[in-house]
Amino acid sequence: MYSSELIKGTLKTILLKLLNEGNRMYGYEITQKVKELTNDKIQITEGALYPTLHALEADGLLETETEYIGKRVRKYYKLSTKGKVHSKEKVNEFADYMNTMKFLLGIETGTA
Amino acid sequence: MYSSELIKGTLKTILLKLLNEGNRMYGYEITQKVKELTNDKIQITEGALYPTLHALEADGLLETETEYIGKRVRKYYKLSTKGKVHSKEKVNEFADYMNTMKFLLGIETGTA
DNA sequence: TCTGAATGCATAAGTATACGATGTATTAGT
DNA sequence: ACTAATACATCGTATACTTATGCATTCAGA
Repeated sequence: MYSSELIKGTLKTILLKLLNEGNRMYGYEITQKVKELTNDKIQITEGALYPTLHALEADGLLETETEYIGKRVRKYYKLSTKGKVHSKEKVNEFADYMNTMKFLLGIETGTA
Repeated sequence: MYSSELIKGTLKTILLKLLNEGNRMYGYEITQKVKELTNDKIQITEGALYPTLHALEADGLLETETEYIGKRVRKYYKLSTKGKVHSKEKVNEFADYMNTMKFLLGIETGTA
């Protein structure tokens, strides 16, 4: 687990990226996927996740589809057209930022 | 310039790293150095810098030396022994975090 | 059968961190 | 004489995340 400040500001980027490749996903699924992909190093809490998803939806970047699995609600999120564009921009910005920080901190990143 | 959320959480790491290699530095010098090293992409505002420097000092990670250039005050900051250890930890954590994010976002970083 | 864990949504209060504005003062350039 | 740069600092605001809490369903184990 990373110190919590580090993750700040990257949540939106992570969400937009996941939805960009994996098509539609629901909230709980996202938390599990990130946990799995990062070997528990990044754990998205629900208190951070849902408000952020709602904000992205309010910005017109995400669209939702609600389904019922038995009696349990499941709310799928997927990127809107606008969201797809924004997703790429965010990921590119982060890539740029990483290169800047790498230089600034004199870090050699793994080639993998 | 990056969207402001991105920088959040990295300021302490940047400060600790700069002081670790460049020995003692004063506040204004730090802002200029970061601006220069990042081609204006990261600009540390004074409203963020000084409270953070004070916080690091209060945590015993930094030590200060005040000097006068003419009548103008200049307050130098340098790492304490504790700060040197912490600096390495922070930079290593960030390097780890970058590799995680690189994988998560499917980013290829520049080799430079 | 019942209890706890996992699934699945959501909000609210509290905290941390940075931004923007503002303030004071000295020095260098025009 | 005025403006920009140097150099410190604080305060109010916004943002974003954490922790805590709440509700409801489903599943596995004792």
